[in-house]
Amino acid sequence: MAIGDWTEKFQGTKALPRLVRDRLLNVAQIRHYAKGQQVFGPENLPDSLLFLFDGTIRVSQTSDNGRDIVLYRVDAGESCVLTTACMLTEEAYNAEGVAESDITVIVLPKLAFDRLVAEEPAFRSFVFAAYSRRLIDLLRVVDDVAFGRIDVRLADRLLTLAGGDKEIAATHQQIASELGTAREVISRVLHDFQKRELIAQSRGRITITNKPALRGLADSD
Amino acid sequence: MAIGDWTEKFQGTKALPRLVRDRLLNVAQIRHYAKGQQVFGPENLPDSLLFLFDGTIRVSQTSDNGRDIVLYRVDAGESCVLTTACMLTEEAYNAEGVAESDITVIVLPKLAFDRLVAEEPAFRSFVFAAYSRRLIDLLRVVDDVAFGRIDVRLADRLLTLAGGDKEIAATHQQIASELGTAREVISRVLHDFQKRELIAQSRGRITITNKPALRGLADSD
DNA sequence: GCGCTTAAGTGACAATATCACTGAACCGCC
DNA sequence: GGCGGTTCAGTGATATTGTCACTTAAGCGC
Repeated sequence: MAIGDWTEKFQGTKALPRLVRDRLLNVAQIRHYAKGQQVFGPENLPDSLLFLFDGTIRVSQTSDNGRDIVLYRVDAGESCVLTTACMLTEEAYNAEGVAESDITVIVLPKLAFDRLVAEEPAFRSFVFAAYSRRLIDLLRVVDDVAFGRIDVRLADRLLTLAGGDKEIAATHQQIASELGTAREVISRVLHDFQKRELIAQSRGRITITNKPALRGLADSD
Repeated sequence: MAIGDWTEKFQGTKALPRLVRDRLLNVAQIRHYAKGQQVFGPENLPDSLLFLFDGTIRVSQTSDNGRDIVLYRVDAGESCVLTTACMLTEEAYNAEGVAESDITVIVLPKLAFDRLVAEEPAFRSFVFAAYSRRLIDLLRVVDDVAFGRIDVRLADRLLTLAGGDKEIAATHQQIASELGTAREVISRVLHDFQKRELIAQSRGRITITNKPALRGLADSD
């Protein structure tokens, strides 16, 4: 993908102005990851900062007994501030980022990052906004996990995963890992959804048959 | 409290150098809150940045049905970055900060904040470290709530609340609000702890009688 | 000592998690 | 096509946690 295309990617409300983008390009490298590859993790601490150019990264946390929960996703045009946090604190944590599709990232060495932050107000704002966004994302996760009902959370997640479509290609285990619960729980709730004719199921595939009702359930709490 | 004392407060690994502190003092105001007062919240969005000089702030989140959970505490010498996040994003969230003791805060207007961040590398590092620290704190909360057992979390929290002491002055409801659960749950688990002779209870007061065993339980997961 | 208020205890039940399985669908191979 | 292995999904039993509707007890002011 051509470097000139970056312009489009970082457009929008939280975008970087052209000048800053151009400076970024001068000092940054491009790196590719294949779908499923780990971008960072407890055993794989980054020494640079990542900006996602193309694709999405799924950031999740794994518990001691092997269960997962998705914290948030990094989309094209966003930065992955957890890598920054990782560099600044010595504390251990067990979050990891996995490429959810083939991705292209801009790798910015720490020194270059420091200089850009110091010299470019727009870049600084971008970074602060990214941090803030993730903090808010995590507040939402805490709220969901601590206080949310699993059927509501599942309905919400199904709609998100489906996007504009009606079909979702995912196993029960994968969805359980999204929500930080066990497969059996997801199986039972999906079975219930099926009985209520909100969805249809086949192996590894879920079809939303009554999107308005599902949305009503997702918004009901 | 004299301004000269700030020097001590902001010492330590994450401290601000004297020069930066002095600049901070030139543009900042001092404000006091009494114990129990709300420092910020959904209805009380700050237009400035807060640095805590003295006391502690408890930052918690409230669910739609009234249950609370403590996200983290801001101690003297730290900054409250959630207020920053609040200013930078329009998204609504339901976190609030309450003075846990009488507190003294340094209030830094946004413009002054921007200038300090731009001009003082040490201040910039301080702010980034604060953000990172909170992100890590929230990861821990997510992990606890999603995967932790309530007895383990309670044991851990009792030890934290006790500090070096053996006595805790707190109602079951207050502890439940720390952990994001219901009072009845805390009552039952504490009753169990009592039967196992880890603690003794009276109204509004818990005494740790077997700290090593309690710590063993807290670390057991 | 008498009410009032708040803290804590309790039983019944609902929701979610865990464990140990069974059955069903897909895949590659002969 | 049929067979065997692998992954995915279903299910019952049981444990943990959350919810509801109370009761009981402790402190406090008068």
